[in-house]
Amino acid sequence: MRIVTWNVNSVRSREERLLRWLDAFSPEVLCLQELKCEDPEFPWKSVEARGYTAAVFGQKTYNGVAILSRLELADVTRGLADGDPDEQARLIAATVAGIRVVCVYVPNGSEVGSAKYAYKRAWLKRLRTWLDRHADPHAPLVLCGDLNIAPDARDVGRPAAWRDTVLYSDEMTHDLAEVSAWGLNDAFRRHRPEPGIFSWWDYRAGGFPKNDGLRIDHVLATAAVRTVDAFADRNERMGDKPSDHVPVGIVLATAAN
DNA sequence: ATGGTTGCTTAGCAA
Repeated sequence: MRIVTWNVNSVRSREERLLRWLDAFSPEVLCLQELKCEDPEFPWKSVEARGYTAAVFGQKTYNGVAILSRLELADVTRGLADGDPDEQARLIAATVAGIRVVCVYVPNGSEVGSAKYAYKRAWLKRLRTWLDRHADPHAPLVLCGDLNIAPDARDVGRPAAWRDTVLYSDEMTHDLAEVSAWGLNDAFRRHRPEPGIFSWWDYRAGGFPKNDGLRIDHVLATAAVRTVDAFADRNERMGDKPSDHVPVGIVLATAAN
């Protein structure tokens, strides 16, 4: 069984590539971020035609997350639901084959010191609180998505150039560690310890041709989740109209279907 | 190189 995360950067402009990717890989679970549309505009029919059920938390213009699965989705919850009036659609959770799957789109943060950066840091704290309140670290849980943080130098093609940005800094590594301390391991790193595996390359300034990439999309899991492999599909960054992110996933010891 | 590109929405914002 495979659980994959992919920031598609608009599910409508990426529909063709999304469907092609589903046809080629057909993972049991695919978590999407940056849908950039409301629920009615989600490509329900074409996804369902490929045997997937979708749980969608859409939003106009920005954000929007979804969980697609070939297996049954149960107990779907949307948002941090912590009483904060903030309504950004950045978290959706569902239970698949006994595993709680949490799909998140962590705020980018814009610039260090900006209001958006403060929002990012606060959102990560709220995520930890959500885990404390709504999930069990001793049960099988996978938290994946665009975390917008590269935890260490192995995750950055040009560490000196990215050091102390909103994506790569001691502060961000610390904030992510505070979330993980709830009971999450970097399931991807367990199988792929080598440096230079990236999940995102900026559209600007030839990021991909220069391989100026970062690993900011992650699959984290509790100890109860048994994994046997992990991958990042770098090929998905090539060709016509790619997202700036590629799919990143884990393979579970649990058999599929 | 404080640039560069893409998407949503239509000139400016977010990434």
